[in-house]
Amino acid sequence: MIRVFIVDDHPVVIEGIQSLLQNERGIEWAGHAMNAASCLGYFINNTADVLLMDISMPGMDGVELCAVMKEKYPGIMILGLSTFNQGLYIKKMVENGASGYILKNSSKEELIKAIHAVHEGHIYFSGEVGMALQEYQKSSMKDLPALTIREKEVLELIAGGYTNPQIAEKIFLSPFTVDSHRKNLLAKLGVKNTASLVRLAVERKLI
Amino acid sequence: MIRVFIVDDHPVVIEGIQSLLQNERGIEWAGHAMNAASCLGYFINNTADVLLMDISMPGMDGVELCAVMKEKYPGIMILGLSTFNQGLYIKKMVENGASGYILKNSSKEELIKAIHAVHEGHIYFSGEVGMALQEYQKSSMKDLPALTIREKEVLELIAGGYTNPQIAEKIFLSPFTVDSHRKNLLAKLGVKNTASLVRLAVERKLI
DNA sequence: TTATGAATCACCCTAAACCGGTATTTTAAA
DNA sequence: TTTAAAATACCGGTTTAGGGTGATTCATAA
Repeated sequence: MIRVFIVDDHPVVIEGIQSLLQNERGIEWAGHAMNAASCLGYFINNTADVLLMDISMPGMDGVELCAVMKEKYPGIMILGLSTFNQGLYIKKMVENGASGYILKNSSKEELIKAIHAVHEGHIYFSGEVGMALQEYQKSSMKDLPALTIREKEVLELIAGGYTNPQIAEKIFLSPFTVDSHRKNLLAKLGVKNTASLVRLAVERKLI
Repeated sequence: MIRVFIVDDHPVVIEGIQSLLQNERGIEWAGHAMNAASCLGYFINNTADVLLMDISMPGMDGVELCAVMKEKYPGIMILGLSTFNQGLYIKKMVENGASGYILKNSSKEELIKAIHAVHEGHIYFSGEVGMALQEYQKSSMKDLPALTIREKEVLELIAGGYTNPQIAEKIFLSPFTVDSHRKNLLAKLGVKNTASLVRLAVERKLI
C-alpha cells in the first residue's frame, strides 16, 4: 500500500488528485497540507511513502521544502507537481531531491505510473516533461558564436585561474597574443570582464 | 514492436543483451554495432526505435555519439549502458540526449521496463542509477566553507560582472569594504583570482 | 587569385584586481 | 558580560585586465 500525501495551496488540485486516486488499489490517501509549515508539522507524528509537491507555494517554495523534507526523511519519495512545464523548475526540483515531476493536467494513468515508479526508487519523467527538460538543456548550450580552437584553449585556462603571463608560458605564446585571444573572447561572447566570461563559459558548458 | 539496436564494443555484452531480449514479446532485435562509425553507417539505410549505447567505446565515445545520433535522428530514443554507476557519466549522457541509463548488470525486468519507458518518450532511471545521480548532485554542493550573507551577496554581484566600485554603489558600501569581502571570498574558498572564484561559484551552485 | 579569417605579436593607457596590512563598530553567542 | 565573528572602512604598492589600434603570416575558400 503506497501512502500518498499532497502539498498544494490550491484546494481544487487537492480535491482533483484525491478523487483520481480514491478507489485506486495499492494507493492510500495519507492526507494533505496547504503550505510548507503544515506539511512539516504533519510529518512529525505521521508519515507517507510518496509526497506530491506543488512547486510554487506561498512562504517556502516547493524547491526549498523538497530539500528540507529529503534531508529529514530521505525515505519519502517526492514527485514534483506543477502547471508549468519549464525545464529550469524541473531541473531545480531534481537537484533538490525530487524523483520525478508531473504536470497537474496529467492523465490518471500517468499519475499512477509516476507514483509507482518513484515509490520503487526510480526517477521518472513523463514524455512531455522529459522533453521540456531536454529542450532546456539544449537551449542552454546553443546560439553562441563559434570559438576558434585557440580561443577555447585560452578560455579553459582563464577559467582554470591562470593569468595571461601564465597562459602564455603554458602554451608557448607571447603574452600579447594571449591578451588578444582574451579580448576576442570578451567581444565574441558579448561580456565585459573575466567574471562574466567564466560564468557564461561554465553555465553554457563551453568548458 | 520496438526495434532495439545496440552499440557496444564488448561482444559478451551484445550476446548477453540479445539473449535476454530474444523471445520477449513486443521487442525486436534490430542489430548491433561495435563502434560509433559502424553505428552511424547502419542508420544510413536502416532504423530502430531504441538504441542501447555503451558509454565508453574506442574512438568516438558514447556521450559524443549520443549527441550526433540525436541530432540526426531525434526520434530514436537512447538508453545509456555502462558498468559504471557514476553520476557524472549519467548526467553527461542525459545532457546529450539520452532518455535513460542502465547498468550492464541490470535484471531482465529492469532492462525491459527501461526500454518500454524510453520508447514511450519518458525519461527513466532505475533506482540504483537514480540514486547515484542524486548523490552526485549533492556531492557537488557540499564541503564548502560557510559564507556570510554579505559575502554571498558580493559573490553574486562579482559573478554578475560588476566591479568593486559598481558593487559598492549598488549595495551602499565603501569600495574598500567590497574589496575586503572579495579578499575574504578568495581566502575562504581557496582560490586566487576572480576567474577561479566565479567558476567554483557556478559549478558548486553557490549562486 | 584574392579576400577572409585564424593565429600571431606589439604598444599605450587607464581601470581594476590583488597583496599586505590595520582598525572600528555592530551583532550574536557563550 | 565578555568574547568572537561579521561587517565595516582605509592605505600603499604591484600586477593584471581591459580598451583601443595596428600589423604580419598562413591557410583556405570564394
